This record gives sequence, C-alpha cells and structure tokens, in this order.
Amino acid sequence: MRIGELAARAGTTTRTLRYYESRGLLSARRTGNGYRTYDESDLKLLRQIRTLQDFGFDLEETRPFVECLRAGHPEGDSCPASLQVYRRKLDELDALIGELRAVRAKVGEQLARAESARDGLAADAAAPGGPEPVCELGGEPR
Amino acid sequence: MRIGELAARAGTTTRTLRYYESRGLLSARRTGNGYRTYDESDLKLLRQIRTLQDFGFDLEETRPFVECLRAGHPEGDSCPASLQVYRRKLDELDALIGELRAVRAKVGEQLARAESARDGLAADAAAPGGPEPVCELGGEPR
DNA sequence: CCTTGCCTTGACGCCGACGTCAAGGCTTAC
DNA sequence: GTAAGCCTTGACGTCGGCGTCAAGGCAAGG
Repeated sequence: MRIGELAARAGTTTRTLRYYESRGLLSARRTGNGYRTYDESDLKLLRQIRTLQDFGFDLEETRPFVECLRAGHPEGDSCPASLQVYRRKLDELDALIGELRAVRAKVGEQLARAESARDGLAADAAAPGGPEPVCELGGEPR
Repeated sequence: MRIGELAARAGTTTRTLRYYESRGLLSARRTGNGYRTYDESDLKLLRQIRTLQDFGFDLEETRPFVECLRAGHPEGDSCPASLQVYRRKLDELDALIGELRAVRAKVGEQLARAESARDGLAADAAAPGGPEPVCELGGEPR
C-alpha cells in the first residue's frame, strides 16, 4: 500500500509518516516512480508507535519497540530494551503523578485560604486583636 | 533596585524579567540613563508569578493575580478572577492526574503481560517438544 | 487533452518560556 | 584611561511533533 492508505489505516497523516521515516523509525520500499510502499508489518509497527505515543511516550522512547519488531519479534515489547522503557516510564509516571498531587494539594490550600480570607474579611475586621485565624484546613482533597 | 538585583532576589534571570515585561506582566520605571528600576511591590508581584509558575500555571494564567496585586489588593488571590483560575487549575489537575493514572495502569499491564510472556517463553524453551512456540499470548492486534 | 487526485522533496510556521549572542552605552574603581 | 561590571535593544536558537504551503511529477478517467 502507499503512504496515504497506510496513514488512513493508522489514523494519522502522511506528514507524520514521513516524519517518522526522517527519524529512522519507519522505512519504506519505493516503486518505480518513487512512491513509498508499505506492507502489513509496517502497519503493525506504526500502530505500535501510535499506541505508545498515546501513552505519552516520546518518539525516541518508541525506538526500542520498533527495533524489536524489526528484529522479527512478535511484539514490540518482546525485548528487554522495551521492558526497560516500560519501567522507566512507570517511574516517571509515578513521580509526575506524585508531583501533580502535591501541587493539587497546595493549590487547593491556596484556594481555601483565599476563600476563607474573603469570607472572614468582615469577621476579622469586626473582631480585631487575634493573629490571623487563617484557616487550618490541613485536609487533603481527593 | 535595578533589574539584576530584582532577578537575583526573585531567583530568576534578567532575561525572564524583560520577557515578563514584554508580556505586560511586569512594568518598570526608568532612570535617566534608561535603566529599569523596581521597588518591593515589584518583587512581591514577581514572586507571585514565580510561585504560580512553579505550580505549573502558564504565564497567561498568572495575569489575574498580577492585576489583582496592581489594583492594590494585599494578595494576588484576593480577587474573584484569581479564584476562578485556581478552580480551573484544580479541575485541570484532577483531569490530568486521572489520565496519568489510567496510563500508568495500562503501561503496568503491558509490562506485566510482556514479562509473563517472556517467562512463558523460557518455560517453553526449556520444555523439549514443539519447535518454536513463539508467543501466542496476549492480544493480537487486528 | 485536461482535470483530479494521488505522490515527491523542501522549507518555513507554530507553541512557551525563555537562553544566548551581538553590539553598544553608562558608571565606578583602580 | 581603561577594565570590569552593570545596563540597553534586537534578534535568532531551542525543543517535539508535526501542520501547511510551494512547486512539481505520475496515473487514470472522461
């Protein structure tokens, strides 16, 4: 099949396929007139890349999977290098999720504080004296 | 104070401050020789921006906080527009965290599947008999 | 023959938040 | 006077993953 069909079947664009080729992730045979041709194995490879991309892997991280498939393995993750990428990605995800939860907690705190400050503005103004009763909600949302 | 000192006190660079100014987030008086000058309120404003940036807010999202401070409010989040940004960010974070957890689960699954496939492979190889039982486990695409 | 619809390579555009270099001016210290 | 260390504006570079032209070639149908 030619590039347009492959792109359509993989749910992407020809531009993307040429880009992958430029990055050395996808290769193509050529017909007499210079057109790229692909077969089912290329589609499989492409789908592997797209799946990983959907998971948030960047292109370079898909390379081991691609090479694994090219080496004749049944799946892109049939090779140790691919498993390593999985593991690294899991660590990254855990770290990122942790950071995001910490940020979420802080932003939640800020919101609560700011809201109670607004609510408490009248109360504070009415009750002078004590040091800022600034909302001790240590509560974690979620 | 001049731009270098402000940058140092805020833990950032002069380039960043000029960039903020170009984006209309930070303003500066000028001395006779054209140098920018800042005061403590500018530092406060800048720190507000940096804090939000650390939380992952993009620059545009800090604008309401900046305008709130400029309007004379004691805190950048003393204004409704800022609270709205907080709420939007909380929603975004929740959504993002949810997606990441879903991805984490899927990647974890893939890893487990691939690892057990490898284990199975070894077992198959160790077992004398069939010639090349190359992995019929898991989901075949297509 | 002409249009339509594929395909080719090449190259610039985009986004965000700056980094980095260029070329030059002011001030202060020695 | 001259070097050091600030400052100025302007402009191009970075990173990823493509989008979007531009200019042209090839194949098939009417």
